[in-house]
Amino acid sequence: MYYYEVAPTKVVRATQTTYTYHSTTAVQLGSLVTVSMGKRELVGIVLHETSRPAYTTKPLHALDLPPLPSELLATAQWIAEYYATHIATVLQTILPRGLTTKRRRTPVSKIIPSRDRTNFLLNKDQASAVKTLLSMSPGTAILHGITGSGKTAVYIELVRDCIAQGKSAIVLVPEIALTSQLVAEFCNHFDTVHVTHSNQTEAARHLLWEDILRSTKPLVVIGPRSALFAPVEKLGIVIIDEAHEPTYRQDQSPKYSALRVASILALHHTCRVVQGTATPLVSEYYLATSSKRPIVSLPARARSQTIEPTITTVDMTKRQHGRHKFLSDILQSHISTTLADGKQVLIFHNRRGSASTTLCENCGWSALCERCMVPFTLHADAHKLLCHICANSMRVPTSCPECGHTGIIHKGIGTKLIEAELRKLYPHATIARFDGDTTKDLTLENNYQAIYDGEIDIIIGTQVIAKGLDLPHLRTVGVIQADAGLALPDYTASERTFQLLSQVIGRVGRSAHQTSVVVQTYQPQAPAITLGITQNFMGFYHHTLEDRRRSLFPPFTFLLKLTCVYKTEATAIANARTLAATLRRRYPSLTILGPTPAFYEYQHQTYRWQLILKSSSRRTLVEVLAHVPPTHWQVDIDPYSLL
DNA sequence: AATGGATGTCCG
DNA sequence: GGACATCCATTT
Repeated sequence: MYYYEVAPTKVVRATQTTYTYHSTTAVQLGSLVTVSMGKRELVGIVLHETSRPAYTTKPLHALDLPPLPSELLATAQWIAEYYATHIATVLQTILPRGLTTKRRRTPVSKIIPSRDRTNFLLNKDQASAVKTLLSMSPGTAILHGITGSGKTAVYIELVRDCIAQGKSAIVLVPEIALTSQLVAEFCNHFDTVHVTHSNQTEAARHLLWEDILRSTKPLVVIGPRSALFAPVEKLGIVIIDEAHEPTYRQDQSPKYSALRVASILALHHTCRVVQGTATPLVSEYYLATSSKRPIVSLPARARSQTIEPTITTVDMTKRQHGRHKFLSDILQSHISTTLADGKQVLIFHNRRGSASTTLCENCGWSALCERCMVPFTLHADAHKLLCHICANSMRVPTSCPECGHTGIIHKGIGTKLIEAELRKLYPHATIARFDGDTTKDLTLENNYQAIYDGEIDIIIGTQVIAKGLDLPHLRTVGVIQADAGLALPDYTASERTFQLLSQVIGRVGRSAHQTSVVVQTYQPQAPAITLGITQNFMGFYHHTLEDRRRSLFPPFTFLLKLTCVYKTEATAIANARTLAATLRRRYPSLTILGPTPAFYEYQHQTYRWQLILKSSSRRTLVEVLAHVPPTHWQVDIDPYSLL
């Protein structure tokens, strides 16, 4: 008789992770099994062999699948420990759901949009980047390539080498929907490309996972952060495209950073990780520098005859930008010229952080969502005010509910308002807007071809449009309010602003056409803006590093965010204070900030107060977690954002 | 007596 | 985390 420690995929006891089962035949470690737990049947993973315990055991039943790669299993155990999460929660994210259900195999017809770029030659920079990356020892490297420097070509060469050695490659992308170009190029070069994405059905996901697990050939797996957990047998490289994107951090349990996990997975597989980005994360860059990891740059645009865009900064505070409240004369003239030439305009607005309040000119009453205590956002086309936290809505008041005055003004700008104004100014232009509010058939991916072909004259959008789009007809980029995100009370606000600005500027200057960027801002002197406009990453890096050193934020400290959630504000405060006092007594050397109200102080009918802990020892922060009550508290170690 | 909500216990 | 028992209060 054989005895095994099995980790179920459901949390059975908070304090215990494995249970002993027996089998009459030997089972490989990492095998997926079903076991009976009380009255339930659970899926589990065989972790170790063990000796016969004192109590009687139940039998395990192995599923008809190859065992999980040991490197993946080791990574799962590392996540559980590093992020102080139950292993069952980790297994739930790395395994497909419904493992025991039989799936019907529906034939999928792969339609891949073809781009006329089947053959390319690497330029000097690209070739030397490939050479450096191929000669480096296993571990993580940063590929710092400015937008349009041809990082994809470098990725393809690296993957080609990896496949030639009989190993698989995992390519992480921030959002699969926006990377059809990257997927298409990989499909052109490799015949074993598997793509995972979030709107796959549970069955499709399961089948794909099983195909990968059973495959003995080297594969290319492309997908979002969860693609890291593709059960490939031999892993040769992990490529993380646009590695600065916040989507590489999962904000639900298990909270993890795909960048960290990738380096651990690579450590177990003794392979390389390449983080490709134009704007590396300050913390990652610092880490690479201090641990002497390679940083490879692609300093020039890949296509030879490109013209740099002309960039104009418009100071919106000086009242010299013209009569319109958010479309300056300069931007309007650029739009007119571009439209007259039959070319495209892209208008970017970072809505997050740009306070949009509806208020009374007379008494100062403002429209707040009573459930969430945040200002409503104006949706002028639907004559509604919408709360962006709880989706609560109300009609736009024509007069002030408090004093009856009719002077209701709408401060702050939404993309819908921008769209309405542009339609008024340019009635003959085809305008399309893409943001979080757009419905399924209006998403970027479904309209990509029309945008690419230049059928749309003016594209308006939020963050989504700043990312890797390659638009040949684009001539003018307008940024409505570049400083919009700077007001957020977060240590990464400036970094995000810098990244967005660099990226949106990178949409133009990709060809031999004259292009222009108009950046409107109320803070033309802010470093994130001036350095973003000049795409001066090194300048921004050194500036930010000094800021972080002075104010003690990552990479100079570890952070732990503890959020106390209660139905009433008084209990939330009281409990937050109690824990703060306990921790201050127990850990006098820790920096404990707060309690303070969380950024979203009132959300889902609960009050939130938070504590921020700083320590140079991450282990101390993990130890602290043991003192946090299991209920009413949300924990986030290494939070990327303090919001 | 029946229903339902809250709380406690156990799980290999 | 969830299946189930047990306790206790309220309804009919």
